[in-house]
Amino acid sequence: MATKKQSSSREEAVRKLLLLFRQYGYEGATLTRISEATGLGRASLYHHFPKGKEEMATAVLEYVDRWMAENILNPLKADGNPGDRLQNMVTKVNALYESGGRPCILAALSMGDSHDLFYRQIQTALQSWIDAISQVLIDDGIDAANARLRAENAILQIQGALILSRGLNNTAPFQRVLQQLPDELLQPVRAS
Amino acid sequence: MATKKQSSSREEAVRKLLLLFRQYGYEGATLTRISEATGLGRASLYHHFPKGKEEMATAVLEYVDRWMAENILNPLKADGNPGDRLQNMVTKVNALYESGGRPCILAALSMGDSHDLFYRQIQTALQSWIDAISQVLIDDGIDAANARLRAENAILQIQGALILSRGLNNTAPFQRVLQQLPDELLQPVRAS
DNA sequence: GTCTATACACCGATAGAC
DNA sequence: GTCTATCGGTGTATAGAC
Repeated sequence: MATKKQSSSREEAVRKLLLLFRQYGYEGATLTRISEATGLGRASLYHHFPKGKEEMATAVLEYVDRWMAENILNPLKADGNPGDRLQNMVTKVNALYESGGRPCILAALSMGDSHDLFYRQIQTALQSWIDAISQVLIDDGIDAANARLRAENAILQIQGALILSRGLNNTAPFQRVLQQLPDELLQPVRAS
Repeated sequence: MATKKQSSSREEAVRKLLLLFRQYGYEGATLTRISEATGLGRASLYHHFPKGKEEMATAVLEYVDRWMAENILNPLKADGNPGDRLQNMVTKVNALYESGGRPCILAALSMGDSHDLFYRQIQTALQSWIDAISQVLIDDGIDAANARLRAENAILQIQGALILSRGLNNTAPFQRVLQQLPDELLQPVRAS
């Protein structure tokens, strides 16, 4: 094989880095916290991520990208009726955000200075997600323009529900949004 | 009068602090940046805000609280038909977030360690806003339970639209959400 | 691959002159 | 009320032994 198996401690570290970055943001996830959370000393961290914190965050975004593709985007593109595909997405989204109790990494890294560093990856991830949902709606017979608007609404409601649930210290809004999402996305286009 | 007129430089500083905190978050708004943005030296900042950064952020939240009450909450509670009142809110919200180009201070301070510091004020502000919208809908004949759910949806869509617009680097989603908001809030309750 | 030690910049905050 | 100077602490990152 061209690439040998990566040491598992890096994958493991990336998963813990994801938790830190989305909870504390880029600047708030200090090396001290990272070291404590991963159990790796500073030297070990720089061994796995020679370019330092920026490389850690990049690795997290790549990991999330793979996770999203495997668990959300590909299932969304798979066969099956649109309702089931959307319901599957809802289940995965619920797991990703731990029922509304954890922030979104994309939103977290959109803040402050990290916005400039990761803005491209964030934009691409959001766009891919919108496109995937949009295609499901098109498959259900909704015209492309409306499909895209509804897909944007879905992402936007998920993100907003995370903010509101965090602000109110109550995950009910997030749960409710997820529960309503499939029906709302697939409801007949009303005449204007 | 019991209280003399506050020096205007503090008010002025608070307005600039609002911009900094919502752009960079609490930890990202460093004293160096604050000093540059306000034109005040460190000593002057600590003269106006003896308890330092935390007091600066508290002052910002109090300022936002007053601004919200005057520009959004009170008009929402005023006389007039519900549609007009909501339309007025939309206009003010559009100004507050500069057409979708600026983050929400409540969302910004909900991240990282500042969440613990300001969580109460954030929760109260969100709750007041939800209650005010909810009351407008009740005045329009919508039952209390549905009114509250719709009010939460409104806030959540605004917050999510800000996130999405920032992530996509395109304020169209925010504009669209605001434009649709009054009609969506006031539409007849559909039979289940 | 992990350790200890450390370099250097910046953080929030304070002291004292004016 | 603003200035300069500085404190102790912590930030990211690196060097070199093992």
